[in-house]
This record gives sequence, structure tokens and C-alpha cells, in this order.
Amino acid sequence: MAVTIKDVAKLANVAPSTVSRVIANNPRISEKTKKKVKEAMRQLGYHPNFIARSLASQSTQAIGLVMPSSADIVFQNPFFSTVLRGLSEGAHVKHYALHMTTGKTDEEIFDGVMQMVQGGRVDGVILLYSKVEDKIQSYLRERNFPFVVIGKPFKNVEEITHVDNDNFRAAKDVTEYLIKLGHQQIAFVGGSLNMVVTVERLLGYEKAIREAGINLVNEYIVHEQFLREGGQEAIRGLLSLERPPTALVVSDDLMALGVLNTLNEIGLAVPEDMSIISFNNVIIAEMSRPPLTSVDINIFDLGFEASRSLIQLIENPKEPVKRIIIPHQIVERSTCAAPNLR
Amino acid sequence: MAVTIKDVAKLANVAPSTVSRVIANNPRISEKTKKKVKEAMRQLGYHPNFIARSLASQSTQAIGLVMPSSADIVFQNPFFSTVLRGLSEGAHVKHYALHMTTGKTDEEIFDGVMQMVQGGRVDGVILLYSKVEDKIQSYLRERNFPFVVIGKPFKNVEEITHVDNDNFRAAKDVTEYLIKLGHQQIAFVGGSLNMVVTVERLLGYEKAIREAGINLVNEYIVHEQFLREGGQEAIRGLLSLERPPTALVVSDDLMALGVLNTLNEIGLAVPEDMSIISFNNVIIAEMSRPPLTSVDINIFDLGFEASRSLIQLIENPKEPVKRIIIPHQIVERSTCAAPNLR
DNA sequence: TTGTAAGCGTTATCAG
DNA sequence: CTGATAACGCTTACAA
Repeated sequence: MAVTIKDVAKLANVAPSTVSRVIANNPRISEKTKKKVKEAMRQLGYHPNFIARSLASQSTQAIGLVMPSSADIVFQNPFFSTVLRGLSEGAHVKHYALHMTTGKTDEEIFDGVMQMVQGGRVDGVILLYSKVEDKIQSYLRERNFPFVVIGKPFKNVEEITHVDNDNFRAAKDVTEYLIKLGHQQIAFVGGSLNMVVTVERLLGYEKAIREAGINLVNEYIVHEQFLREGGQEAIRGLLSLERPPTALVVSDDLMALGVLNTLNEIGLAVPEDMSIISFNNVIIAEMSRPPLTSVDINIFDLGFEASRSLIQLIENPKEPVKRIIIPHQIVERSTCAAPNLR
Repeated sequence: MAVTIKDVAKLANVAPSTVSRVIANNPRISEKTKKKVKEAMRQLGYHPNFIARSLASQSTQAIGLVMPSSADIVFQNPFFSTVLRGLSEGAHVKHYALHMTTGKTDEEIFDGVMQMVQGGRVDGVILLYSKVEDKIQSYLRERNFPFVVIGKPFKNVEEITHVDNDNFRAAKDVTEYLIKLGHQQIAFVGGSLNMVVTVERLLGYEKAIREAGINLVNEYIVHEQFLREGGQEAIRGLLSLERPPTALVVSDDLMALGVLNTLNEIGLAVPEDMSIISFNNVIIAEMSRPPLTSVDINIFDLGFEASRSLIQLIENPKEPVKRIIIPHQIVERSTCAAPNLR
């Protein structure tokens, strides 16, 4: 058995509760005994037992993370390393740890969340994504358990603290950017419509198109998985259109990479024959050839702020609901140009 | 307060200990009471409290993860998303959760580990990397705390369970591959020599060079950070050599991407003017232009097996030390060719 | 300022 | 097969 508070108490000739107070840095304890106790802790190499503390205080200093299905390819997106970094730094500031379970199916994931929550393993939960109809969000809301979502909640936006980009605006921005370059045939290549982020970006795209008085072409809107193959399929379909687009708004960098490759194989030059602008600006955006013009959504901050606000919520349950919008900016690189008018 | 074992006991008209037995699926309990208790649990929506259970049973069903510094760029490598996926799937099979703390400095990380371990937060620990002199490994060893490392321990290899690739062999393989293609001037671009993986790969490279009767040129060995800028620096130095290399062994895909870009800027063609082979085969290896010839080290398996073997170690402390070698294979794509003899 | 003692929700050891 | 009861290591009234 490890050394406990009692051992320390015995050595320091005080009561266990006194030791506990010293640990908690209780102000009403004499400097003398404080020193005495600390010395005893040092001598014995004492370390507080988190589990016992959690049980007694009903708080774990741990944040639960809900990731997408581990079977899901989005899991592979560098996006996640980066949010994770943000999350953990944000948590670390307040000495919170991260706790995660995963699963392959939605069912498994849901069970994992239930166990974390009802099992008292965590003080709060962060959802790393926002789906259109999410059992988990409803569950958490019903139980009134502290949670924040990264992304925009589909329902009850006003009642759920969340950290998000203005994806509608970002998509509108990029589309207008393309229009300003002279494009009129702009396609949208997005991920699953089950993800709120896709919906938002699509809406922003449509809005920009409409406002510019351009006709919305249904065939210009395609949805594919975020990664790899996805991009390829999408692009071939688009190119086989009678009047193929001259520019693409692509919902994710990795997908844009795929597009870039397909284009390359087909023999179309970017940006000469096709302009591409994508989202997220993950590390590889600048390493692609040509480097991607992409919307930096400040992924790290997304994570960092999510942790921060969850902790606030945990430590002050009356904390008002918040919506934190992380700014975005277009990072111009080399995949956009004026259309090649034929 | 949530519903506890006592509430269930009361409703089912049994003792709390009986309920506990039902949960543990204790064989010597009558089917009848088992059913009765389960019904009561269902009615009350009972969920066992993990914390209490952990305290009583001195086991948490959680695995601690030790990540590299969150400030470190390697953290950004897609490598981590993938090990994480492997780790979590491996853990999930046995219903273990993952627990992580991070820090920016080695000091902070070490503290985090101490807290996890001595605080009883986790039953075992997995190190996601292996450094040359690692306080954490010594610490864990001294305390005789179950842990496994992903990568090769620098010291006490025989006494530490680890999951690794045969990086020496892999590096030798790729170098020989290059030699067989006709290259004689082969450079090695590696990450920090503090990482055991770099050392191993360098050694394998050297071995192949020597065995082929080629002179080892000191200037052909450069070390840079794994990511981005790293590659650029390295490559410029190499090209300014009197007799520049015709092929590169690059220790990481992302770094190879950087190299590819620099080469592109300089106006050298790959693989015509320079062959490149790299390691890890992360998702972007196949998406780069040209697609990277890379060594697939089966990152997912690395993580999966690490979880598996740690759990074995936890559940059976007498489990013998294991070394698990995950196979690797060269994935030929388009960055290697015979040298352009001038 | 410090000590006593009652929890926190389980598991585990004895009896019976 | 089941019930008391004592841990597990800490926090927190309540007393002193």
C-alpha cells in the first residue's frame, strides 16, 4: 500500500484532517504545523490519492472527451491532433486531465459516455464534433450534466455552450472570394450532411451564390466523405458535367488534396484550369503542391477555449450559456486564380 | 445524488453486498435474486460508480497515456491520431478507458505521470515515444508500475515490455532498396537524435551503406526536426555539398513532404534528379505529388498491441516481459528511381 | 487552530 | 446462497 494521509498524520503528530487541510491549503492552519506536515509529506514521499479524493469530494478534475467513431476516417484527420493539443493545454492550465473512451459504433460511443457520466469518472464532457441528430447531446442536456460542444449544436443552440467558427460566414467569405476572382461556376464539395459543419458551410456557399445573382446549380453540390477517395469521386462527377465548374469550395483540406491529385491525373492545372479553396488549414495545406489556399479556423483555439469554458461551467454551474466564436481567416496560397475563360 | 447500490438493495429487498455480487456476476447467487436485483437496477436506472469501485478494488480500468510535449511539433504528426486510434480500440476490447495529461515541458509531463501513477488514477501507463534518456521510464521501473513503451527502450530493453517496429531493419531495407536502384550517394535525413527511433534508423542506414562497401560520408547525415521547416534546412545544406546525394532516406513522411517542396522550388525533379524514401506511411504519403514511397510501419497496430499487452500486464503482473515487433513493408510509389548519372 | 467522526459508493471478508 | 461489517483514502461538518 502506498503512503496515506494517516501515515503523514502520524509522523507529523497531527490528525488526518489537519493533513488534509494542509493539502487543500486551508488558510486557518498555523504556519508551524503546515511546515511540520509538509516536512512529513516530503519525508514519506506522500502523494494524494486522486480516487479517494474524488469519491469524497464528488469531483474528479477530469474532462471526458467524446470522439467520433474510431472506425471513422475523420478520426484520421490531423484536425484531431490539433484540437487535442488545444484541449489538453486548456485543461492543463486548471490541472484537469483528459479522459476518453471510444467505440466503433454510435451505440458503443453512447455507452461510453453514459459510463463516464453516470460512473462519475468525469466532471464534464466535451463533444469534439456536432452531428445533426445527436443522442449524446440530448442525454447530457436531460441529465443537466456540464458539457460543451465544439461546433454548432443542431438543436437548442441557445442553451448549449459551444465553441465554433462562424462556418456560415467562412463559407460565404470564400465563395465571395472566388466570385470576386471572376468565377461564376463554383461547385461545393462537402462532407457528410450529418455533420452540422457541413450544413453551415453549404448554407454559406448558397447564400453567397444567391447574393451574387448566380444560379444555384444542383449538380454543383456534392457530398463525399472527408478524406481520400471521397475527393476523387466527387471531382470526376463534377468534371463530367456539361458545364463543369471553374472553381471548387472544398470542405476539408485533406479532401482538397485528393481533389488536387485527381485533377493532376486528369491533366487539369490548378489554379489555371480550376481554382480550389478549402477549409481548416491543417499542417499539410501549406505542404501540398501547389500549396492550398485554405481557411484557417484556428483549430488549436477551438480546443483550448472548449476546455476553458467547460471548466468554468464545472466550477460555476450558474455560469451562463456561452457561444464562443473563434475567428477565421483566408490564407491565400496558390490554388486560386481568375477563371480561364474559354 | 445519484442512485446507489443501497437504493437498489432496498428496492430489491437484499443486502448491498448482494447487489454488488450481481454486478460482478458472482456465480454463487441464485438466478431468482439475480433477476430481482437486475429488475430493481433497471427500474431505478442504476449505474455503478466507477470512482467508488476503483477505491474499493484498487483498480481503475484506465490506462494512462504519456504523450510528447504538446509544444512539440511531432505532436502534430498524423502519426498520433493513428496510434491513438489503435490504443483506444485495443483498450476498448477490454473495457479500459484512456486517461491523459500533457504538459509543455518535460518537467510538467513528468509531474503529470507521477500524479496519474501515485494518485492511483490509472492501472498502467503507455509511453507513446521512446527518448534516449528518459526519467519517466526509470521512474516507472523503480516503482514497478506496469507500463509499456511504443518504440524501443534505450536502456533495459530486455526488461521493459515494448511494441516496436524493427526500425534498424527497416532503415537497412530502404537503404538497400536505394542501393539496388543504383544509388551510391545516399543521404540520411533524420529527426532528433534524442529519439531512439532516429538512432535505430540511422544505424540501419549506416549498416546498409557499409555492407555495400560504400563510403560513409558524414555530411550526408543530417538531423532536423521532424516537421516542416526541418526538411527545408536539411535539404539545402545537402545540395550545397560538392558531391550532393542522389537519394534521400527521410525519417518521416511529413519531413519528406517538406523536402519535396524545397526540391520543387529549387527546380529538381523527383524521382528523376533525386530519389526519396521515407517512413511511417501516414495518410498523406499517398496524397503527395508525387506520391511518396514510404515504409508502412502499421501505426494502428503499434497502438493496438500496446494497449493489449499493457492490459495483460495489468491483469497478470507475472506476465513475462515481451517485445512485440510489428512488421513493416515498403510501399512503392513514385519517389524512387535509378539515379540520373551525370 | 486542530481533532473527531461521519460520510463518499463500492468491494471483500467473514459468518451464517 | 446471502447478510453484516470493515475497509479503500480522503473531505468536511461539528466540536473542542
